[in-house]
Amino acid sequence: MLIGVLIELEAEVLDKIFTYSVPIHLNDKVKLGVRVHVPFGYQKLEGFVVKTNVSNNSDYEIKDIIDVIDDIPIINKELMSIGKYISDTCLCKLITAYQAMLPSAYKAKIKNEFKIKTIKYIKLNKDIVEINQYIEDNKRAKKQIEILNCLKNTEMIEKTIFDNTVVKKLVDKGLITIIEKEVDRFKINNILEKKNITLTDKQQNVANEIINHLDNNITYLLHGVTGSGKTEVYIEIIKEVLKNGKDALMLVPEISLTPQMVSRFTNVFGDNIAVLHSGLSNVEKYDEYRKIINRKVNIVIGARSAVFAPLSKLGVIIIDEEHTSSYKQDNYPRYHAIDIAKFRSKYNTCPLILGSATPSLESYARAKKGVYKLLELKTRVGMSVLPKINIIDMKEENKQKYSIFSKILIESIKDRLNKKEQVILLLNRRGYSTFITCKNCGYTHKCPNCDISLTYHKTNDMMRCHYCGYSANLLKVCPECGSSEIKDLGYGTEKVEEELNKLFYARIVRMDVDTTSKKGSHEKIIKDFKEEKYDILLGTQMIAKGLDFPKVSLVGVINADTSLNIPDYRSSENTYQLLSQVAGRAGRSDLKGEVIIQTFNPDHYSILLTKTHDYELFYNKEMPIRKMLKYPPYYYITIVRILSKDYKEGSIEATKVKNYIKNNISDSSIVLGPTTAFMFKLNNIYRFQCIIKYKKDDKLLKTLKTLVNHYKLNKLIRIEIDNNPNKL
DNA sequence: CAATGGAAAACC
DNA sequence: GTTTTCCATTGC
Repeated sequence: MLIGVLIELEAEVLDKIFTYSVPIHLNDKVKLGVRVHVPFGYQKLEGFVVKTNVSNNSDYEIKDIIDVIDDIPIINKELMSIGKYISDTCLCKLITAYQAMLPSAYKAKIKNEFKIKTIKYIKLNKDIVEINQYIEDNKRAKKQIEILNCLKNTEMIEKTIFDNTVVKKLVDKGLITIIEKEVDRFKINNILEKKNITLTDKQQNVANEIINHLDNNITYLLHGVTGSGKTEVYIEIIKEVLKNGKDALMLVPEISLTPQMVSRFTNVFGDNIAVLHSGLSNVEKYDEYRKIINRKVNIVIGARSAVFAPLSKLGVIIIDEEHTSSYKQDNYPRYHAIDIAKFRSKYNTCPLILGSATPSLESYARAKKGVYKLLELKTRVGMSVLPKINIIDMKEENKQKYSIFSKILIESIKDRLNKKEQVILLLNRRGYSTFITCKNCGYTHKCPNCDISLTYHKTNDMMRCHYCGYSANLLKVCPECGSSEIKDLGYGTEKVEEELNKLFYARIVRMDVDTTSKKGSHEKIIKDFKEEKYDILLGTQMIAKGLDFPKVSLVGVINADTSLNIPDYRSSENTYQLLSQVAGRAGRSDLKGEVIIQTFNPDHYSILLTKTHDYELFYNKEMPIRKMLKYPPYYYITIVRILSKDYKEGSIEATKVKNYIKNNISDSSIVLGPTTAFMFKLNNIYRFQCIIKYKKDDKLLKTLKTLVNHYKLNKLIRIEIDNNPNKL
């Protein structure tokens, strides 16, 4: 038999299917989607079988495959078509798409060292009579008798707790046998008490609406205010899906993939769950993924890449906090999990549920147009009400005396500390100070690779680049003018933590990328805060979503302007979403919640409108602006980036690219640029970009394909396509 | 006219 | 990705 194999190498010229023959003894093992070893030139490579029974119409010599790696296909039929879809829409190589869909253990690569972890147990091999006889006959063998007596009472015992030589002797005599059992490396630790949940009428109505149409590929937008109990609705629907003998896929944003959500699920579904997210090590992911392939579980909870989980009878897909930008992959291939979910929803004819308190404008607009079905939960569950929001004008506040904290925030924190209630503080900026500048000449210390100002981190007394990781010593003298009057401006979580410690006698924990890089540290902080080992949780946006701490009655936003000042059409939306989300952490139980937002733009609608907790008001305010400026949801956006190490070359080619696109797309589409990208120089590569705005353009994809093909072999220029970018 | 080296092509 | 092939340049 001849088969088509997709080879693991990344080179552009290898983006095609190679034909191999299968020796007779491997015939039974070769299936679509398994990995095989093949000779390629002078090397041995791994590849995926993507075609079987290929006909021979070539003039080259066809080689035999060396062997077959997997028993069960790694890429099933559905994943195969998803891969094609990604490669077509994101304009990447097919092999790149497949590799991006799989966990490290199942990628095709030369070094694969993933093994199943087992524990060895011993158990009796003879009946009790014979064992007793042996004990009678060998009274002097005390150690052996001890083991046998232990085993008389139980089924099996872990082998390692006994002396190996004694065990071996018993095995040799045929009295006991060794059994190997597979174990999971990843253990869900349940941090929640088991509670029986009953849905409110409103929740039940929403759930029923979906449950009644489980064999349709409808996309729902579940718009529910924070604390309205969306998770319970999800659980109710999944219960029903499982009853029908189908599987459920649940996506959560990376940051809120806290033990909390998983715990809530395990309380209902036990260990019928596989968990996939970046917090797991590669071997842990391997174990979890194998549970899915081997059909040991029916539910998968995970972050973005879990959207590819090969559940065989998909019955529902849920994407929680659907507006979260992390659902879009920010490196190649730049797929969006929602697009993949839609594809799978169609493929499996099952519903897709997008849930959020603050939907993306795109999703909400689609819901309004009837493309999605809109479902709403407008009130919180139980006794809790939405928190009161105070907006503090820091311009006024700073007229008297400069301080990071407003008077009212300080007083409120003191008040909660006295009442033994908890406080969450948000500052969307890590590090100590934002940048360092020379008072004399205005020089700022920037990253030599990325042209972005370095952030001072006091913990290790270094200046760090948040994009490439470059670090440098803190400047003592200005390299431009020699002045030693160097000032640090702006503040990040580190500095705020320091200030908090000066102001309050409280137990404070900081949560940002710097304190959560170690495995499990993220979970530990959340667990400890929940158990009230701390009074104040200070963090970046990773604390804003999904967390549920009943004792938190005050949420403070230290500087609401950080996300507003980013030059992007979505900055208002992002600000509104972030503020609403973090505000939603307050007063989730019977404690009344209060939110204090400090800002220099107290009149900006994205801040002002959070007060009402009415998303619709924000939507109505923002939409006309988007319409006027021809931004999504009125227009789609695709960015074409032109990357080059050489500034001049990049700039010349960028203009050529722009003209080519302009001449080859529909007249109603708009091409802007070329301009320099948001981060103009990143890792020593200059970045130019053209922005394409379009409503519907049949020529666009083909034009972009030709463009990408044209530069494929160009070593100086790289082209990057980003559909519906997160950032402009 | 061989030796060298770097880019381009082939790899099933 | 690695290896081979190709071709222009250089040295004698």
